[in-house]
Amino acid sequence: MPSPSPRWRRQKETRPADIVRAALDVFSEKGFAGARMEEIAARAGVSKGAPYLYFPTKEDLFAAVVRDVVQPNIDPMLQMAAAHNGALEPLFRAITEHLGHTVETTPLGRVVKLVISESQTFPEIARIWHDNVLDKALGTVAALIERAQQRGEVRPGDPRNHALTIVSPLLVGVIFQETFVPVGAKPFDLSALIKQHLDTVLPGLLLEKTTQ
Amino acid sequence: MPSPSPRWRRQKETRPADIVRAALDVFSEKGFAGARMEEIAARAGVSKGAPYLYFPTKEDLFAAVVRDVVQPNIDPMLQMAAAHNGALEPLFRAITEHLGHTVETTPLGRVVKLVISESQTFPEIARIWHDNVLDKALGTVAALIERAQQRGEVRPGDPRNHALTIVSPLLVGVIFQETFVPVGAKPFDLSALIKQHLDTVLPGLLLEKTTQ
Amino acid sequence: MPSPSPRWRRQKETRPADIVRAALDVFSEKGFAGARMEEIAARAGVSKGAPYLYFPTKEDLFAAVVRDVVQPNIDPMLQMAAAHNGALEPLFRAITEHLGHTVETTPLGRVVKLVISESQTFPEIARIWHDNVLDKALGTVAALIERAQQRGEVRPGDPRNHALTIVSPLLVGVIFQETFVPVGAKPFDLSALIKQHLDTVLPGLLLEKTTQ
Amino acid sequence: MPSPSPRWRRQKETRPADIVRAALDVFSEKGFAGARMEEIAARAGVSKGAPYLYFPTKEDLFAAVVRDVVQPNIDPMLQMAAAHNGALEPLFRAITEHLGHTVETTPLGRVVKLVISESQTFPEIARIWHDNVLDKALGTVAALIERAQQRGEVRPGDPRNHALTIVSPLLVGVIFQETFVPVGAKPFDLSALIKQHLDTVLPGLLLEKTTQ
DNA sequence: CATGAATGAGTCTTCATTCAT
DNA sequence: AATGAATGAAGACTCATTCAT
Repeated sequence: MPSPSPRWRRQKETRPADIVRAALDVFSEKGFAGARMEEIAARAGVSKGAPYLYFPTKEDLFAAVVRDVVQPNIDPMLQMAAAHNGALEPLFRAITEHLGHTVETTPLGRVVKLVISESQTFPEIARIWHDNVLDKALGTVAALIERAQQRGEVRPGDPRNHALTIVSPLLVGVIFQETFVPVGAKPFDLSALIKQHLDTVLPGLLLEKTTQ
Repeated sequence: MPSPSPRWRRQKETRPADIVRAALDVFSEKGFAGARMEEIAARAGVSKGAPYLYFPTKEDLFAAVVRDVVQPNIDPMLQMAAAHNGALEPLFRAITEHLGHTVETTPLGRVVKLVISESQTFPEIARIWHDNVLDKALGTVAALIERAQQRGEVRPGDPRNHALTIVSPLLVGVIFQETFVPVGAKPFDLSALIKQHLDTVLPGLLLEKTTQ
Repeated sequence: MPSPSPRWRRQKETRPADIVRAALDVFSEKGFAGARMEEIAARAGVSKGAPYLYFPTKEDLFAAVVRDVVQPNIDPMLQMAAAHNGALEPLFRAITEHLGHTVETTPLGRVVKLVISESQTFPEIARIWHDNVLDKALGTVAALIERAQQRGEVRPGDPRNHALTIVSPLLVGVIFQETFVPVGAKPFDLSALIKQHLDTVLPGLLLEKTTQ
Repeated sequence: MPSPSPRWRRQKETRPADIVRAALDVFSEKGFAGARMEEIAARAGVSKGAPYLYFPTKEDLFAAVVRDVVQPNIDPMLQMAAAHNGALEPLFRAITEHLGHTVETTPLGRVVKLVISESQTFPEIARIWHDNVLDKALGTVAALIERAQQRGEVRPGDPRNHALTIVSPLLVGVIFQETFVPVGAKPFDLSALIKQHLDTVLPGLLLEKTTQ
């Protein structure tokens, strides 16, 4: 018999990722408790035991699903924002538009929904998301705002609250999308929502000459 | 096979409410799948079988939990809003403040979280919430905005998007509260958040003499 | 308040019988395990607890159902047969026809079916039926046959076997009726079956001049 | 939550048969409702969950028990009978003797009893038995008799009734065996019963030179 | 006496996880 | 390494029976 073909080797190497992808699908559709490991395995095209070669427990697999979506999608944005120095308006527009785009083209939205849904069952995951995503994001934006306030470019007021003022409609849109659109709700056009929201809100948030 | 030591008082009147209350607690803490009927019964101070005297299945009990919080908390607000005719600003402030207060003094927030969390598992409940709560609420606010737009009192733009601009921070605050505060997040002061948000946003949303 | 009306007193006095009747119906339809005490009570038009005023347990009620049909239907027949002295043929015809008639006009057939069905679960009832009904009946007929054999009126052979030769089609007809007719089987005409069977069998069983 | 001490050998081939065998035993002893899946599993030497690998529900397992005994035991006999062309007497003797032997050496008798016992609970099984076993068997024998009647070899009369005349004692014997012998009844010698019965009955049933 | 709310033991069934092959 | 048969803990739900009213 010949040695394993490259094709087969390739499959072997992508297995964990295949499993994570399948797991995201099933977790999204059924929730953590409703997802059956056997179905995840089947959707990934592997045997029932295979997931356990890479993930000790169902919880670990869930954690991997949640973790794997953060690094590539969230971290770059945070770094971009943290490094920002110029005017706020274009940054806010860039960030929210990028976020909206990411939500529409990656599983980020489904994972956000998953994290919210299963936070009771997995406080650890809620904590990780809070520490690595939300708190960081809120903190970054709040810090930007605070600096701008000191420069007199942003309205006074709690910077964290201001941060929510900016990003909340996007978050609500995402949650609405994932929660109610599947049962027949009329979807929001996220891009249009973001644009209209910022057009409405930024004039009241940014003071005078701030609008570059 | 009979039981050896039953001891109970007849309480047909209050039992169902007791059970629903206990169920809300346990569902909130553990999620639907993680909640054990026996624990719900125990917390309600009744026997394992008692909940089944009033609710045929765990799902029905869950539905009752979700339903029981809507009628008294949501419907009055919607009616108030629908009947409104005068200036928008005081109405928006009244509604959001009332909502914020309701969230802080009733289980509404936990139920919202529950509905979002379990929407995959119970599309029926998601649908009911959408039809009876969200769509109605969004529709009511959007209708108010539309009328005001025709009177030239509100900025042009999609009324549903404007509605999200107004209420999103409150929703996000609630979800944040229920999802991340239990794992250590710094809570938002909902009242302050709402006030600051409206102070920031309303000037850009409302035209003419309404502004400020 | 007046004293209980006669009508109400009458009801009270027939209650146990009402309950037994309802129990027979439900046991017949659902089997012992499938019969719910609450349904029996409901069909008898009494409260859920009422049957327990007359029958300590479900088993006791079942025993009462089975017992109550024997006395009036079986015993007289056995006594008649035991007291018989004349020619066998008319007796056999009389007994089987009477049995057939009883099966068609009383719950006897359903009880027979019930006893057979639940004999595993209630060996005690199987024993009672065996001792008080079957063994007595078989013994009585076998004794008649044996005496007739000694007079040279009946073919040689084991009298118990001869007894089965005579009554089996009736029993099989009853069981068939209760078991398979409800699922669509073509019913037997028990009277015709009995007559044809005896016409066929008796000439071979009874010797020469026996045929009165 | 995992199991701490599993210890098993792979036996996919024989497992289902083992389980069906154990199930037949337990169903026979306790009836359908009284049989516990765990006991069936234990008797088959497998874990509590193993039966569900092969049979989705207790009912399906019951159906398998009933089904598995028909094919090998009943169908060959029916085909033999249907193909028959010669004299009736040897065929009837062969069939009944073969049936008697089958009942004594296979679980057929217990299954017949089971089908009768549980027919209320499982009308579907009663129907299957009726359609595939009883109606076929009765039909086959009745058809044989009818043809013989046209040749003047069998007494006039409804052929189905005649069929009962022939096989009833065997059926009653089987039911008696399964129902009352366990509680102390004196068993019948089925072979002797059949022989004596046919010796008594056939002369009256068959005409012409067949008669003794 | 009669009622029916309440009890709780008992059982089917699911599914994450293990490990012989 | 990979497979999938096997395990067994866990939980929803039923219903005979009790007894406060």
